[in-house]
Amino acid sequence: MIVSADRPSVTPPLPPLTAPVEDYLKAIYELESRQGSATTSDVAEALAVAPASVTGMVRRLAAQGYLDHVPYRGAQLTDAGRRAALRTIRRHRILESYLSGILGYPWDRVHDEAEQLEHAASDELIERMAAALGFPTVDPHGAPIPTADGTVEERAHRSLADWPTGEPALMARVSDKDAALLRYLADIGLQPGTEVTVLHRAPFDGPLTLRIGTADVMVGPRVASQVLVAAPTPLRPPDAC
Amino acid sequence: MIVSADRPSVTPPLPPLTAPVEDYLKAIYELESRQGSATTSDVAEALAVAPASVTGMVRRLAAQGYLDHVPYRGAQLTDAGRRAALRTIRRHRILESYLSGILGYPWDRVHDEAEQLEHAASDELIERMAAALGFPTVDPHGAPIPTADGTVEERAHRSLADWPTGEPALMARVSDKDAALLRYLADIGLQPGTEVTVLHRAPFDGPLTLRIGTADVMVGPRVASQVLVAAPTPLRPPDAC
DNA sequence: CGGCGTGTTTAGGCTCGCCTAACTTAGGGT
DNA sequence: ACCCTAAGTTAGGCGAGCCTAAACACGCCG
Repeated sequence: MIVSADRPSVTPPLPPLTAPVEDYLKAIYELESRQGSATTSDVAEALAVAPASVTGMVRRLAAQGYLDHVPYRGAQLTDAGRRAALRTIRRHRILESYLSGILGYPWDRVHDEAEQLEHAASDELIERMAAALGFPTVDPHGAPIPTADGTVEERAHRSLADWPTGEPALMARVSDKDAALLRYLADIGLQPGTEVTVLHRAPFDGPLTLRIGTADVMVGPRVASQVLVAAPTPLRPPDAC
Repeated sequence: MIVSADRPSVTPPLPPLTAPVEDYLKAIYELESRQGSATTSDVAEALAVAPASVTGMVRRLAAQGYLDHVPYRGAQLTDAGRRAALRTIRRHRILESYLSGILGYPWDRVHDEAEQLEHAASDELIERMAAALGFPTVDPHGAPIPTADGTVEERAHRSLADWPTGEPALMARVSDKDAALLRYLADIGLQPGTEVTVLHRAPFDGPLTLRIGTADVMVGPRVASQVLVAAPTPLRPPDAC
């Protein structure tokens, strides 16, 4: 009798995402926004997984509507995929902010912890943490925190390596993934919000001399290229009020 | 040549426990300490899993030295198993305390959240939370928090259902698993540390009249049997100092 | 002492994520 | 225009955890 009372094509209850799936979507999102597209091997490298595994997962995610996949031609997140990715990124960054701001974690150790917790924490927990922090808009590394409804304001920062000599800048952002670099930056007193000036640039891609506060320090070009900066006190454009 | 350079019998690197394994050990520990032993079907029910699955997992855990298993006769935790279980229980109870004490969770919702987080949180996170709480010894439901080196002080409390009429008692503990009961207890103002007196006990297993603070409330015998109490102000025995 | 029911275990199978090895495809170089 | 390589995909397999169905052991009761 009852033949097709409810067929599965109208999005069945939609199971909660597993941790690996969240990781794939997050990685693909980040690769897409960093380099426009995400290749199978990029994703494989980012997740420390064999390329064949990525192919398999991408097929699944495409079947579930999280991305569009043309074999041999790459994949692109759909709206649903992007929303899912941003949700995970929001959780990650709020967790990082909480660990650093409330629990006193050093900023080089928040990433790994958040990576685990982002898959386990409930929405309620995340929102309580956000509230305890006063709803921050950037995480401890300067990365913007997506809103709960899935939007991010990505600012286009310039690398300290390109910033003109002599002009003061505000340290704005650095990747959260390289713990050793973060320890080094903490050591020389460079964190988001710190004012920094390039005093001198040695030729042939040599070290830069920076003024941070009252101290002068020399850093290699690899470090400088990782540090993103902005113009100081970007005074609010006088529009509202 | 190199024949048995390192054989696997001397505890190989010992992989970190998976979430299901932690759940099994915790459940077995709790059943053992509540009723002396844990049967296959008890565990199956506690974990909402088929009995056959328990048999399989128990075999694995026995092979890894976490418990001794005599087929058809039941299983018993080894020292290693007990230590692992207590580690998970410690994490669970610290998480519950933190969620309730610092993040303002109502006590009926901390259990589920802690259940997820206990498998994801690092030791460092747990210890930072414990420190933020001032190293509590009991969780919000009155359950003792095992120490990091794997010992618990289980106090033998009496049920409020058995407590003599007219003698004041201190509410000491209640299970964290029944959210509806917890909401009800919060509602009538009964939480660990609250003073409570049984004013009257209706015959034939009828409701009890309690005095809590200045209010009198009637509770069913099922509720009373779940609430564990202790003698008030158990003044420290005058030994040290 | 034998049968029987409850509870446990075995047998066989499934999904999810991952792997390696073998293949196909796209697209640049000659 | 063709070939060759690098990248991507398919094929086949594995372990962890779970399931159902069928076989089996224990111990109680007649």
